[in-house]
Amino acid sequence: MISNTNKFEQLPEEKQSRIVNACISEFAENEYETASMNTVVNQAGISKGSLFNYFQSKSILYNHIYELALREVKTYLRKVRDETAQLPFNERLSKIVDSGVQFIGEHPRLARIYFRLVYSGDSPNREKIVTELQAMSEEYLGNIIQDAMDRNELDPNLDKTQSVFFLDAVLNRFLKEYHEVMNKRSQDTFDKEEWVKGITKLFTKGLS
Amino acid sequence: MISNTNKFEQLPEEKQSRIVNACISEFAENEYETASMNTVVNQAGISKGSLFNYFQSKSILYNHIYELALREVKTYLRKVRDETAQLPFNERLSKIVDSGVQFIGEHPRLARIYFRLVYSGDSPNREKIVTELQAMSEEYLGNIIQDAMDRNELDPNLDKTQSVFFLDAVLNRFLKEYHEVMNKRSQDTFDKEEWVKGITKLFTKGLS
DNA sequence: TGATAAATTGACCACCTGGTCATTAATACT
DNA sequence: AGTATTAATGACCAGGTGGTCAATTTATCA
Repeated sequence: MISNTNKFEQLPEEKQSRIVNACISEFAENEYETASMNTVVNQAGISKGSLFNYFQSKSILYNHIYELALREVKTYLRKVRDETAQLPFNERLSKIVDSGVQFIGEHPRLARIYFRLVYSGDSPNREKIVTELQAMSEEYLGNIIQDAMDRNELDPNLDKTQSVFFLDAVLNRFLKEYHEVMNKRSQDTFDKEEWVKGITKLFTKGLS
Repeated sequence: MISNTNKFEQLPEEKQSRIVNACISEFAENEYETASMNTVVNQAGISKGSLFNYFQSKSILYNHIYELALREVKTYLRKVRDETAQLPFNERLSKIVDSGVQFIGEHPRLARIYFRLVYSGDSPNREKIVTELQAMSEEYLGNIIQDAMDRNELDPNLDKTQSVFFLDAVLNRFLKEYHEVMNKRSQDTFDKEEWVKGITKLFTKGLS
């Protein structure tokens, strides 16, 4: 007897990815409450009974998808952090923004789910998830700022919590804007390099 | 014969405010799609037929409430801008943050609707509205930055669009966080003054 | 007061939701 | 091949949605 939580994992890969794909699309295009399980099953080409056999409820399914997205993001973040460990603060920041931009380009639907989640939304466990993401950001950007403080690139008396918060605010907002511009208008009205320069300048000067 | 759009305005003030109140609560507590007209009519103590007589559809009703909230915000912003016209940039910024905090304290439900709207949400006309809000912010913060540039308090070669964007990002995010903390936890874990100081420092140094 | 007009009501509609479960199809085992 | 077990199906359920409209109440005016 296969445990409930593992039923889905036992499925053939092709079927799994068909389902995951349909879920990602649906949760990217709709708020949690308005995302439709019917749409998911139709898109995935399976029956409703099956979906509820794999995942006992909508919220459990959402959680699965979210965990999946989060794992993807974390991998990305870790990679860029490690790859840039030796760079000075401004170059490092620039690379981080770049990698965010790249991630959005490669996974626009995951990005959408992420933005939906952190900025409003009534997803289940939202509070827990947001707290988790904040801790992650605190740790991630905190390390980078700490590194720069240690090298005297930033004011060693900085309030780290605040600095992380400001940096997080601008980075997130910028990426969100980029994501929306990308989805709608032609990209060429958007000089990415100029913005990256602006962001790094604001923080290298503002936190020095 | 009273025109459709004016039917509501002809109602006795007391009834109007009962209805508006119920709408504000419902749209503050729920995303547009999940906000319920049934809840509104029950809360307002009127019949469903009446509500749909005053407002032909849910989206028209939402628009009415949104316009109302926006008017309130604009009044507030204008007041603080004019009252602080003579102050140096850092003091002015500090007052603006203060006034945002005050607004949230006085109109928490309107603040909630605002945050729901700008950060995600599937409200009707969302794009139009967000563009409108952005233009408003661009004009508002743009003026304040321009004033400071004219007085040589900030770098006169600043990219104004970018600066406004960064300032807007941090201010909005800060106020959103404040709003959430205020609604949930005890306020005393939150040293507002320290944050206001941090924000003004970041921008006075970062944009100088 | 009685007739006319306007405002208010709530039962009702078609549609959609997340979720269930008896029935059917596929698979594994002897 | 025949049986037992497991997987997949989709009609069905109760409950909620935005919106409608014939019927009723209330206000207006002669």
